[in-house]
Amino acid sequence: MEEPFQIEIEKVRSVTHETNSQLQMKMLINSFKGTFIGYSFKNPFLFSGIQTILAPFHSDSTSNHHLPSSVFDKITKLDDALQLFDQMTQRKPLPSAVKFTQLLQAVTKMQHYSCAIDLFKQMEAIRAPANVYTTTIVIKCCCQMSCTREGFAIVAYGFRRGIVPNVITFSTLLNGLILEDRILEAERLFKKLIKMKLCEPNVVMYSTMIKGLCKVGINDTAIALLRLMDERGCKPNVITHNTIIDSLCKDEMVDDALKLFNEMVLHKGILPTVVTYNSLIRGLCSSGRWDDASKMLTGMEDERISLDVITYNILVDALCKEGMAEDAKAVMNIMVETGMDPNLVTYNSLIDGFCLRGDMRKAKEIFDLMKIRGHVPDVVTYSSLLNGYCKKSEIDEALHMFQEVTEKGVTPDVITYNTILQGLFRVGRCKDARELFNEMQAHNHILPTAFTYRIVLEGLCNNHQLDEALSLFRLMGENKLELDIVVYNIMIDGASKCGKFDVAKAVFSELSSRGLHPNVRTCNVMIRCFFREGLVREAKELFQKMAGIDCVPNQVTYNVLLQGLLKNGQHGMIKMLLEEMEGQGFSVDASSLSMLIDDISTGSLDDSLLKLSGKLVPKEGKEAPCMESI
DNA sequence: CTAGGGTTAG
Repeated sequence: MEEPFQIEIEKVRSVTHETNSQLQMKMLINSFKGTFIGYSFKNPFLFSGIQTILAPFHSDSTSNHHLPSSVFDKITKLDDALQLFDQMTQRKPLPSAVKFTQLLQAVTKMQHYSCAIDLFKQMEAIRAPANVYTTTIVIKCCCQMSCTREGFAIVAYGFRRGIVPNVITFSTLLNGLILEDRILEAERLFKKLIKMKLCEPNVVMYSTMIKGLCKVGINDTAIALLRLMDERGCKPNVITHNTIIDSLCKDEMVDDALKLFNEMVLHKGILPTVVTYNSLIRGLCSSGRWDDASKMLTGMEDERISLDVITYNILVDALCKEGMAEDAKAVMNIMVETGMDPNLVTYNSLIDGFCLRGDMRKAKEIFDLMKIRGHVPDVVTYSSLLNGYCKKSEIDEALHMFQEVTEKGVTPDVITYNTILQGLFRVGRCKDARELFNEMQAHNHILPTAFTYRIVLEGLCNNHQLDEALSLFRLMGENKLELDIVVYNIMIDGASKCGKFDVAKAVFSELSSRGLHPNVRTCNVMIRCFFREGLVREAKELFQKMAGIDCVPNQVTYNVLLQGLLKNGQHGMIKMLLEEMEGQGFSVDASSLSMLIDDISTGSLDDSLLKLSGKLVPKEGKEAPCMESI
């Protein structure tokens, strides 16, 4: 893929810095005709009913005397804000644009975006004063609601009142496009603003554009823009660096992140913040570099930067993911001792950590603790617990939790349903699962995802309800639902498990007519099918064909082959196979190993294979994927 | 006097 943006950066380098405000205004208007087609003056979505308002807005300061800034700071409830707004609109003369702006800002801070937009509309209706600060807040509200389009409409509308957008307004819009993943349009806007000198980008605007580039994973271009802004005399600050450092960490390029970190601190003398450290610590932990993460914590101490809730949550989560939920709990206790309140995220991570370990008693303990400490569990909390109970087949506990979800007024989402469906099928309660599957759609209006269908199909097959599975499978096809290779793999495997080899073969041969290509899993499944039927020759043939059809055999393939050969009494080939696995660096999974040992102890296999088998047992901690994960 | 950008979870 070519990178047009990089080439454009070169062009941008040659643009001069001066701006001419009169020219700027003209070009701005021209630019709106060209750039923002669809945000036209005639048809702005939000303001379709509003007539031209060009009356000058005189603000009389006497009207502001009863509205000191502190009044707006004190607003904590939406109702208070609305009440104050009503009072303000009834004053004669009306309070200044500043006062209205302060009110809108208070409403926005409470995240009542649509309400702020509504208040602005009311302001327009009574011709209340507004300026670029006011419109910028309202534009931000539009952007936060993923309606950047309407944000542009407000810019266009503002023109009619002589409100000229500035670099802050444009940064807000740029951020809106990025929030909506419209990176190409964001790039276009950014370049246009520079080329047409509509505004001189400042550090916030550059940082916003850099965030956008990072978001789509083009970190090199983001770094190029970092260098460019520096060249153009706009000094990147700690936020600019944090944005890139965080992105590099998330893309598993922690060393590059550390390089940039050093450059920032040592070269540019920019002090890191707790956010910088949080990104790096998270990156280091998730790549298993605990020592380096610990060094970062020491670094924080040296810099006298104290850990915040997010730092602790990162540590708690990382420990949980490593299976060290007990240590994670210790970290939470340290939080409490140092006077920091663990939040919902802390408890959720910890509960999930214990659930992953299958320690439901501890998970429940934390669950109770969070409730005692006044935290309200959310859908994430319940999903972890449900998942934990389901994995242990403690379905009654799971159902009890599920009941609590609805009782507590928490809306179960599709993941919640997927989890409980999987649990019900696991214990063979197909009827309940089917009822729930219907209920989620009819009652809660939650559409099943591809994942849901996979769970249901697999569940039905595992419970020997192949006909039910097949009819759902056909129904999916008729309804143009995505029938991907994964679904086919499930059906082939399921049919074979139900003893219907002919059905499995038929579904397999359907693949090509659907334009689907078998993948490694398909081959693994088919090899297993052949072995189940005692078709050793066919199994071996498919194995040999795999690499040629772009399906390179993996560890699972070898384990399937191993078990298939053992079950079919083909002991002669085992030694060679094990040696090949050793050469490829593959491990034997638990069930393969136990079969090997059984056959060695009964004398079907030679003693010498015991040593070789032992070498193929995975090291402590990481288990080889077992057969179920085909 | 009033507006914009960066970090955590199934």
